[in-house]
This record gives sequence, structure tokens and C-alpha cells, in this order.
Amino acid sequence: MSRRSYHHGNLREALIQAALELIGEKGHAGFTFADAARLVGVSPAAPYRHFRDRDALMADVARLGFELFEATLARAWNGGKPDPLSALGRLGNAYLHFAQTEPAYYSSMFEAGVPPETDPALMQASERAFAILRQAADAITTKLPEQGRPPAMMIALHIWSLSHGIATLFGRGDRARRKLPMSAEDLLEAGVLVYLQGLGLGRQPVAG
Amino acid sequence: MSRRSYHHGNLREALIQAALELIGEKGHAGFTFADAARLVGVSPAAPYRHFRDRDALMADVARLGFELFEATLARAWNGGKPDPLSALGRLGNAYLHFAQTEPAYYSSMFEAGVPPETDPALMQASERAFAILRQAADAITTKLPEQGRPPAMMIALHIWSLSHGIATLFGRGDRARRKLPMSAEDLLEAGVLVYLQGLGLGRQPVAG
DNA sequence: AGATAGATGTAATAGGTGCTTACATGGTAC
DNA sequence: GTACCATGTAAGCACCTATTACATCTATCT
Repeated sequence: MSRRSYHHGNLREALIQAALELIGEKGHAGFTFADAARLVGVSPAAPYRHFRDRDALMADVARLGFELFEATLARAWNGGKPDPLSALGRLGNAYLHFAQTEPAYYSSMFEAGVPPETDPALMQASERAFAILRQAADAITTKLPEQGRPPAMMIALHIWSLSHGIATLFGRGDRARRKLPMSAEDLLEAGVLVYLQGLGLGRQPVAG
Repeated sequence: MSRRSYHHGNLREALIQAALELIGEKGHAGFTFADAARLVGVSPAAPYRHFRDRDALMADVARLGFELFEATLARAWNGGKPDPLSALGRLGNAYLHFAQTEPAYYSSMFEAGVPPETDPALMQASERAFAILRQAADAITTKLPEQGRPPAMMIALHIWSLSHGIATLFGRGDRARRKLPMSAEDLLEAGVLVYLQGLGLGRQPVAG
């Protein structure tokens, strides 16, 4: 059905794909509504049948990004098997790998300035992705000595922040801010290991 | 001399200030060259006498941001006095405080997609700001048990990444992605403390 | 099968923006 | 005092956003 007929057939999806291509090439700022329309081969007004405006398209791209992100992280975590520590390592790698291989998604999710609270579906997708991290933090928590054990939420926030910081600062190839003496993955893994060490992981619980 | 004469007198500075105002209001994407000119009260073409294009203005804003950032961080660190740990606490607070009180600068520095390598002055300013963090990591390193002590550069990268992650995800008032159960400052301080604990800070060096 | 309503795409258009070129103005160095 | 050069303006082109009126297709109902 590909553009032989008057109607495109699947313009909405095609526009999202075009947006991803363009964002990937020129960044979220360089992408324009008209460009996407041209790439797909429709008139500049056609996209407005499917998206209220450019921001609405961006929000949808971000929502899809979070959904893909959640699926990716969930697969990496895999229920924390065989053990939370190695699963957490996979999770970190998956986080950075996503940022690296899907820069268009990642950028639309975290850098394009899409306000999450305006779109409930977007908000929900974002929550679901974070829930994976939260879940991992829960599993890690049970391995910690009870004394002075911090809330799992805080652990999740720390790991998320460190991952996001590394991803945005160093994790995206040529767009990275600085050359690293190591890979972003190794940097994250080392950081998380030190952090878990600080939480007492592996240490024997001290008898009160 | 404020716009009584044909020549503005200080258009370059005025445009930068206008850019900061506009970025602060509408984000780095919503700021336009013409808007800045209008705000200052000159014709839309006037800015081109002082900046090659819109990106050049953004790059200059980012450069100034890094210079202010460096000065702020250096003042907070204050040579690591009275002791590296408390100085590091001040440094973290200063980092987040900067992101919060100067969102326009922070956004132009880290989120506007200004390529640092194209402008040597920008690159240098960015390096100088990071050097403060690196310096702090050096001071912390000397307090660590020698065994298994990681390179100071890595410590600096971890702390930077965590700070940046927290700042971008949670550290900017209404533009934050999520409500926190604590302040961003507390979150960062707790994270750094756990991390330093993991590095063995405060623990006695174990005899081989 | 044929009519028709709704969905989807186009054409035309208005207003804003980025940037360039030719021109106007005025501060300053000689 | 004048000539030069930095600085600002006017005008214009190309592009983008968004709207409105119109064209075309598709699905549904009888």
C-alpha cells in the first residue's frame, strides 16, 4: 500500500519512524515537522491529521521510547536471575547500550524538554521504566545488612542518576562530552560496585 | 548610553543577557535570535554583527556558564579546607545549587547540544570547570587506603556523573522529572557518602 | 451494488524565523 | 575636521508552523 494510493495507509507510524531518523541525524532540535512529511512523501499539512503539533509527535516518540526502554531493561534484569548482582550488571549495560544505540529515543525521552506531566500515557510509560530500576533496587536491598540499610527507593534513584549521568555525559559516541580512559559501561559498573560496597554488600552483617 | 543613540553601546553583552532571560523562560529550544533582538530593542539583523549565528550565541552563553560554574565550584571547594570531606559536601551543594538557580546557563552548557569541540574557548572553559572536580577527587584519594585505590580520574568521573544525573533528573524545580522523597542535595550527599564508604574512606587500611 | 459519511491527504495562505546583502549612521584615529 | 570602520537598519529570500477550505478515498448501511 506504500504510497501508490492517495491515502498513505500508515502515516502515523511512518511519521514516527521519520522523526526518529531525523532526530538521530540532526538532534531533537534540528528535526522539523515539514522535514518528516517530506521524508515520508506527503504534504506538509498531512501530519496535522495525526498529531496536534510537533510537540505532540515528540511526546509520542518519547512515549514509545520509554516503552521500548522498559522492555529492554526488563529483559536485562530478567527477574534478578541468577543473582541480583549479575542481573544489576546486565541492567547497567542495557541502560547504556540503549542510550548508545537509540540516541534518538533517548534524546526525545530525556533531553527534548517534553513535559511528562502533560501526557498521562507518557508519564505512565516513564513510571513503568523506572519501576524496573526500583524493582532491582528492592532485590539488592534484601542482600544488604539490615543495619543502616537505606530505603530501596533511594538506591534506585542513585543508580538511575549515575546511569543517566554517564549516559548523557559520555555514553553517546561522537556526541559525548569527553573522551574517557575507559568505556562508559566499565565506568558505570565500577561506580555501582563501589556504591554497593559502601552499602555493605558482601560484608557479613555485624551482630548488634 | 542605554539606547538613546543609534549605536547600542553594549549590544553583545545585552544580547547574552537577553538570551539568558529567554532561555530561562522558555528553555533553550524556545529561544530565538529575533526574540533576543526584540527584547534588547534592535533590529533582527543587528545581532549578526556580534555573533555568526544563533548557535554562536548559544556557544558563548555556554562558555560564560562554564566560567561562572568554575568560579562557583572553586569557591565552594575552597582548597579542600578545612577537610576534603566537608569541602566535597559543599562542592556537591554548589553543583546542584548552580543547576537550580542558573537553569539557563546549565541548560546551555549541557542540554542545548552545543558541540564543545568546535569552540576551543568553550572546550577550555569546560575543562577548567571539570578540573575542580578532578582536584577534589585527588584530595579525597589521598585519604583512601592505598590498597585497591582507584584512579582519581575515575572518582572524579563518578562524582560528576552522579551530580549531573541528579541535577538533570531532579534538580530543577518544576522542570524536574519526578517528585522526590527528599531534596536533590540530600540525595547527592547520601549517594556520595555511600560511594566514599565503598572506597574505604574512614576505614583503617588493612594490613596485607 | 450504490450512496453517503467520515477519515485522510492537498492547496493555499498568513505570520514568524534565520540569515544575507545593500545601505545608513556615528564614533574615533589621524 | 575628515575619512574610515564598526555598528545598526531595511529589504528580501527561503523555510517552518499552523490553519482553513477543498479533494479523494474507504467503510458502512441499506
